[in-house]
Amino acid sequence: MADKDVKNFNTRVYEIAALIPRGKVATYGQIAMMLGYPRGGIMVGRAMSKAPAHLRLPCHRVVNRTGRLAPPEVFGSEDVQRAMLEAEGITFRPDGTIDMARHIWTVSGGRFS
DNA sequence: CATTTGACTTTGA
DNA sequence: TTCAAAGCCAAAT
Repeated sequence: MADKDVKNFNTRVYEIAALIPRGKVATYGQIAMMLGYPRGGIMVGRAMSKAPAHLRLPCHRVVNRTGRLAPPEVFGSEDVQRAMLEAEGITFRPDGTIDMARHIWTVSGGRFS
């Protein structure tokens, strides 16, 4: 039942994304690693693109490793997502990327749940 | 059914 | 330092 496995994968991605604390950000690769895909960060992004809007996933808190945000069309415009993150306490660098070293989501206790 | 592509990451030159 | 290529797995064409 590969179909169900995929659904499970997506569900876990949504679950983890929803667990990201306010004022913190996580990387696709980080989430992928939790699920057992050390280089499958793109899978997480793909799962996000399929994510139902009614889940209200904080996808604006999920960024790539360089601190760059998701494509503008996802939120409507670049400034929008940046404003949301700033409103949560995220600080940005002069080049418009997130200060990862400061806001990267670190798991406490070695377990995220 | 084969090929391409993607909200990524890492490594090598 | 920046740039290019390979690896990841699934969905779309």
